[in-house]
Amino acid sequence: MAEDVFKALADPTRRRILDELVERDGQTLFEICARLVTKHGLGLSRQAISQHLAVLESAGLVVSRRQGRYKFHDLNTEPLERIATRWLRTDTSESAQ
Amino acid sequence: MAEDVFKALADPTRRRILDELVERDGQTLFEICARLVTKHGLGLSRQAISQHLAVLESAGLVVSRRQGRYKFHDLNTEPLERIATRWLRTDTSESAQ
DNA sequence: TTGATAGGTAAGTCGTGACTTGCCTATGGT
DNA sequence: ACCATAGGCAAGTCACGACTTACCTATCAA
Repeated sequence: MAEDVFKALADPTRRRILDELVERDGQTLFEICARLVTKHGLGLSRQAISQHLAVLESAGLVVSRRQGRYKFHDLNTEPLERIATRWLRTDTSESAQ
Repeated sequence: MAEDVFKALADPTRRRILDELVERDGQTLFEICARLVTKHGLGLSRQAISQHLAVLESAGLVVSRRQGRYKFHDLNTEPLERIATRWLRTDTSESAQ
């Protein structure tokens, strides 16, 4: 659902996760955890990140593929390309005022 | 602050308000209240809308100008033009900002 | 000045979302 | 087989955000 994208983007930790996936696609849960700790100083539990990934996935911003005991997460920017243009009046005027 | 834009967009009522301002700029608080009731069936108190407008304004999505006892609200799409392109890899695709 | 209109301030309720702790399942290496 | 790794499930805590009720301020018209 497109409306879930806004809710998914509302949390700063989830935005960091998207930042991580932009930088390197196909990371596992543990990789994302490690990167958030080392690069952003975020001391979150594995389950917290897992729940964030579930939110991102249900919003369509992340797609996951399972391989053995690994689950790789890939970014899907498709929903993003629609949300911000919702209020941009590209036909009539140039976003002025 | 740019990070507040995401939080401002997280609430569906605030998105409706932005929809209203896209359709007709420069509405007062009471006009927005009336429109949300009649067009969207949203039965919210005036204060609720007022608080939503305050959030939108602090996020830079709405600017207000006072004229006598009226306060007109205008949409400002400038913050929107940046947020969604954050995760769009502009090097591979064009995705104009 | 009085009263109606437009808006602001403040406190309080209530649900939801973020996070944790604890335990369980599954895959792979040795 | 074992055990460590990768991940899932569920309940519980806690804070914040959305909304309400109640009251106060300001502007304009008669």
